Amino acid sequence: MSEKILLVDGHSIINRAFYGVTDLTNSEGLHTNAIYGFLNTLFKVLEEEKPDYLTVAFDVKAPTFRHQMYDAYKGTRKPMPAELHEQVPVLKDVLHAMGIATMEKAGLEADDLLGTVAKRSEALGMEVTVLSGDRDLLQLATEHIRIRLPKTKGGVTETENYNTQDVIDRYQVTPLQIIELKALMGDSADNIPGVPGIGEKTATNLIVQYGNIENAYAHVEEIKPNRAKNALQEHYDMAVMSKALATINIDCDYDYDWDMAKLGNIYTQEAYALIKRLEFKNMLSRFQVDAPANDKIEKTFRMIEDFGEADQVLNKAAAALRLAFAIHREGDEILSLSLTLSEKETYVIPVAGFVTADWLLGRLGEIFAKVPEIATLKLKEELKCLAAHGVNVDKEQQGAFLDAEIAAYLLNPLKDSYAYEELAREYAGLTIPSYAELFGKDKLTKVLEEKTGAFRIYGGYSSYVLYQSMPVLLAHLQETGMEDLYRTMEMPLVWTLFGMEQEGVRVDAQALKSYGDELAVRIGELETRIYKEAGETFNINSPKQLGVILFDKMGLKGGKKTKTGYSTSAEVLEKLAPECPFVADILEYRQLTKLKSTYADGLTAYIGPDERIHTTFQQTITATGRLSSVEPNLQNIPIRMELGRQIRKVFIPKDGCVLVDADYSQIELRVLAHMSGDENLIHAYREAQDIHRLTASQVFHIPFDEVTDLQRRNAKAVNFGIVYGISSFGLSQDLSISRKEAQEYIQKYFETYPKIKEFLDSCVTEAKEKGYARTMFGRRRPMPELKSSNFMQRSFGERVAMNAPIQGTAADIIKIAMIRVDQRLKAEGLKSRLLLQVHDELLLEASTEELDAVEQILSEEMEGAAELSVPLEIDMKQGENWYEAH
DNA sequence: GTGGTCACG
DNA sequence: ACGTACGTGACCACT
Repeated sequence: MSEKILLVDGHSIINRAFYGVTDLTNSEGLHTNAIYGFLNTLFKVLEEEKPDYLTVAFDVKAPTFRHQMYDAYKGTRKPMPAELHEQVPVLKDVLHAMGIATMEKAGLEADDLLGTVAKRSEALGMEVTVLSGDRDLLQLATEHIRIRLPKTKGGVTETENYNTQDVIDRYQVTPLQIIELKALMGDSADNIPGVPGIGEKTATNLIVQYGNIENAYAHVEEIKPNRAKNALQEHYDMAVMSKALATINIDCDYDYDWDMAKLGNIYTQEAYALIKRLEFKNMLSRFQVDAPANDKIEKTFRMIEDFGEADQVLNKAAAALRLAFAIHREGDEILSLSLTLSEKETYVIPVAGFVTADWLLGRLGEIFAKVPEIATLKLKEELKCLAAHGVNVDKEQQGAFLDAEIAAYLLNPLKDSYAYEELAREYAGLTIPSYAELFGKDKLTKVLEEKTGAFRIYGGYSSYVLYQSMPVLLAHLQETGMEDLYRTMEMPLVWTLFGMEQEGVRVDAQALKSYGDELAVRIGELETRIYKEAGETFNINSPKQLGVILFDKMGLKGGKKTKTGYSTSAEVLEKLAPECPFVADILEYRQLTKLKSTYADGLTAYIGPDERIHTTFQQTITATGRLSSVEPNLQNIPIRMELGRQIRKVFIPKDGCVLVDADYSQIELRVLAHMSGDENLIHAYREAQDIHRLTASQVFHIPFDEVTDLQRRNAKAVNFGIVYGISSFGLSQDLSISRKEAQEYIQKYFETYPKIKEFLDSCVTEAKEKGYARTMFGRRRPMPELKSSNFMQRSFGERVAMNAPIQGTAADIIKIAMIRVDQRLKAEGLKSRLLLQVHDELLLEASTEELDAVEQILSEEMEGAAELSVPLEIDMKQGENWYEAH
């Protein structure tokens, strides 16, 4: 049987994939959709064809001869979007990693290379397949050259396949006559102008009848539809030029080497690593893992099998200069502990017959006091686990701990996972098996019992990777100027947050229940009214069903807004409510069910036996450096509406205590005043109490006392807008004014505070130049968006570049305050404790007799957290519940 | 799992 | 002409 060669039109397939696959990005911010689509198509065709040779052809950037002809005629070609452009070199890397040959040559188009190699291969007696998205290539089809054109059909990629006869069946013309057809019809995708006024039908008729353009022109007088006749007469030169453009050069000057194209095993380790980095999880299954390098490492992992051995290892650990550990658990059950003491010493100690969890963790706790550097992942979680087994770490020892997750977060806060597989790849140069690859969906408990070997590898890596990557992480932090941020802000904060989470906040379950019951009554009434008014029962919570009732059945005009149908957002409904009590009922229903499900019922589920709710603060989530709060989220407890605000009455202090709440006054604007160095705004903050009124007075040139409420409100909105990275559209939406007016406000604002404009501009410039935005304390926020060719994405990037330094610096400041408040409370031997942080606000539980001391600490440490050119001020209150205290 | 909606700073 | 304010998390419906 003759040999098979597959030739791929790289340029056209990746283009097609780019526009056909929904936008994907990996956690590094690299766009990956085109690569994904390309590889999927390639894999599918490879499986069907099983070729002996494979080459992918690309265009080079330099303009080719054929396109120069066209460019001369009609300006330049439109460039590739940046999101696609950045994917091409990565795709080539992947192909090369798979041992797949690529070809490209300056001055030659991919088409020409494909045509040339296809014809030469055919001459050698091979069966040739050309994979392309471009119908222009149909001209190459013969008995032995098959053109495959992929098309998406209901989400599945199919291909249309063409040999000579298939072309004739489909187009009524021979493959070579496809050139004539294209030259007449034109092809905008391929930049072939064609003859204006001639489409597919006319072109086909002409070529079927006359065979080619020249012959048709020779008989131009007899051409039937006058339109076609005139078009051809008038634009004959265009047709000839188009023909030259459409003709693929099948005799290029190119040295093609079939040996280089010979296809071997494409599922290589290198390709695996790349695919993993691209995060094409479902493609990984094609690759057989197990790098030889990993074997060597894994052989050093030792599963401990008896008490004596365990004891010995723990003694040795106590003498280490640095170590890494990981506790493996499922729910509350401790399964094992792994320890890495040196590159060659990794031990997995299972909680089996010979040791108990308490003993094991107790011994671990003793080791902490002796080792100067201890690497962990998710330190706060490990501390909770240790604490649950009675192990607490002394204050003096806290400085020894390093958390690899937090280090990796500082280096790139945009990732959504800092799991040890990621750290291994990124910072230890290792590709290691993921949990799913080792165990599938099995529970860890089951694995420990049934697949000890696999568990040893999993467990071993969990500390080995930390041991190996921690020095690399620290080096990167130093290089990027963030080591100080890491060691003096983020790591100490771990301990403060740990304390806050352990403390929890007391909630009056009884009061929360009655609150929920009252809501339920009112919700029931509204439900009845709504069904009655609608004339039917339906799910009010379903935006889809509600949209049908409101806009179809009742004929209200709201207009479409979302992809899936009508928008029923509060914004839309509020416009209709004054006219229509029914809509007002819906809005009230929404509000009440939100309160009941998320807060009344939602929070109840988290009240522990200690009557308290223990949230988890996440330190590695936000792009800007803020914290987030989950399970439950205690950073979004209602306050703006009175009814919702009432919920705060259920947050109460324990007996003998009060709640103290302190929040920064306009911290972000103050940060902006400082960072921009705008004398006018700095002066304003040093003098004035009411910054919005003052802004209004200065921007609108009105005496301070004559500023109207409306003017103050507008000024306030502008101040907010500035912090968000202002746009006239955003401001106009917020104030319900025209864009033009909004633009005027902004302009006047910048005239009044010129340094602010300079500062914001410099934020964008710096971010563009360096690729990241930076806070006062050196925290970075990478900005891949700024490279986008898409206007919307780039504008977004510019706003983010302005916002991130401000929001991030404010986040840094309150983190410093938290650490200092926490440390002072403890240093001064007070019982009072920090409970919650809500971005610019701290909530404490203060022992009644310590109240004065606590308030003093809060003022000093919050206001003194950073030395700015404007004062940092706080508002502070105490109360019997959170409602009173805030 | 995704999108719509809405709670907060 | 493009179509947006910045940063989060929870709940619900629906695929």
